[in-house]
Amino acid sequence: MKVSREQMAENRRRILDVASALFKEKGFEAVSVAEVMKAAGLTHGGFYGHFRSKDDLVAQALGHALAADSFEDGAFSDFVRAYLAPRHRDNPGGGCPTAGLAAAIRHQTPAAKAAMTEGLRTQIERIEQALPALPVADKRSAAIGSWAAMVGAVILARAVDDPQLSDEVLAQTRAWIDAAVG
Amino acid sequence: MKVSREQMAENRRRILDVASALFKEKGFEAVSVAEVMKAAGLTHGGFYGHFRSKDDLVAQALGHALAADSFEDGAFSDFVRAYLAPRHRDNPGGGCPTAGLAAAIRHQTPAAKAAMTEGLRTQIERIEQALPALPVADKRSAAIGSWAAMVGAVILARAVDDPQLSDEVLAQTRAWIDAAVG
DNA sequence: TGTACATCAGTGAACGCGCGTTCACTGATGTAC
DNA sequence: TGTACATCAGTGAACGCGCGTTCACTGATGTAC
Repeated sequence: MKVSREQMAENRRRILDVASALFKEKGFEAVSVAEVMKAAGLTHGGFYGHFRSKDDLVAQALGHALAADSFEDGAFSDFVRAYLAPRHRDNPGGGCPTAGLAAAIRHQTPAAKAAMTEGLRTQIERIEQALPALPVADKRSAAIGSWAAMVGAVILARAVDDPQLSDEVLAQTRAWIDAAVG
Repeated sequence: MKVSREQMAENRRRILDVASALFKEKGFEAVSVAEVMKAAGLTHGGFYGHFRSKDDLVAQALGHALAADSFEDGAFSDFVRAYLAPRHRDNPGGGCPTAGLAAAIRHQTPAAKAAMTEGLRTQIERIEQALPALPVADKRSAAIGSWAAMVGAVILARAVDDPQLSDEVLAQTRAWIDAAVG
């Protein structure tokens, strides 16, 4: 049955929310359209009233997740601590979309790649601004290098079945970034 | 028809070789058993004479790729240069299995995770040994931190559709590592 | 060394299943009067 | 403001397809004598 315009807009928002979390949690291919719609409290047939295809959902959910992934303006070292924490590693669905999905973007549509590109650009700028006073040239290098290390560390920490090694990857990467950025 | 024992062993090796490259190139889920067997010059029915399941192939191909991924003993800075080169970014199938597959391991079997864990441990040790004289405590941190940055940078560089930004991610991560490791 | 035959690696048709997608239908919405 | 009706968001059965896996069969291998 038809629903109100506001209800429809809210449904769409909820689809994007649950899709983002499910994609981050299980990967793009392991999540079915029916699963997303069920998690949003709807049936699968209505999906195509909101999106042109699953690929369309993937691209929009990625943009949605990257836009929502705000980096609250605090000290850079606090951000690094929270990002490289076991709590973040153990909660991919609620965590950083870059750590959860960047590697899978390679196999997605151009629209998804464009969303990721935009998200990366924004994130690098945010880190540059959050960095303590550094020479301008070093700032860009520090922002990109430390972001690559954070993303890589969380991906590696999640790929490993030994909790001790996993914890060490997070802790040592944090030590390495702290030493470099001061 | 039956083939000789050596032929069978060679077939198995070829399956693992082509599977590793295809998985790194396209991802575990996007490569079918039939595609692997065809690339190895065989038909799909024979697959189950070599492996118990596709998951079994995934785990064994990952171990095969990580074992083959030797880090020829040279200067660490040469390794970083080659790893963070556009040539490596643009050739996932022939490149580092960690950069290509680490993020996907999260969704694989325990056997695959075990192979990745072993591969990561080995790689960290290799880098520790290749690092210029550093205090022992700093060595481990530098090995883990720089490896996380290298893996993260290649993943990000491959996820982005702007060649200029992609090149910059590689170059600035290299500059950042060189500055830290000296 | 030569022969007969059991073994078994590889073949290719067939299976069952889950997926993305379509579509005829339902009934609440929201507009025209 | 109240009523009649066209619109259209959501439903759920059905589709076609590709996949992982199975299996009866083939014919070269390699062993027993």
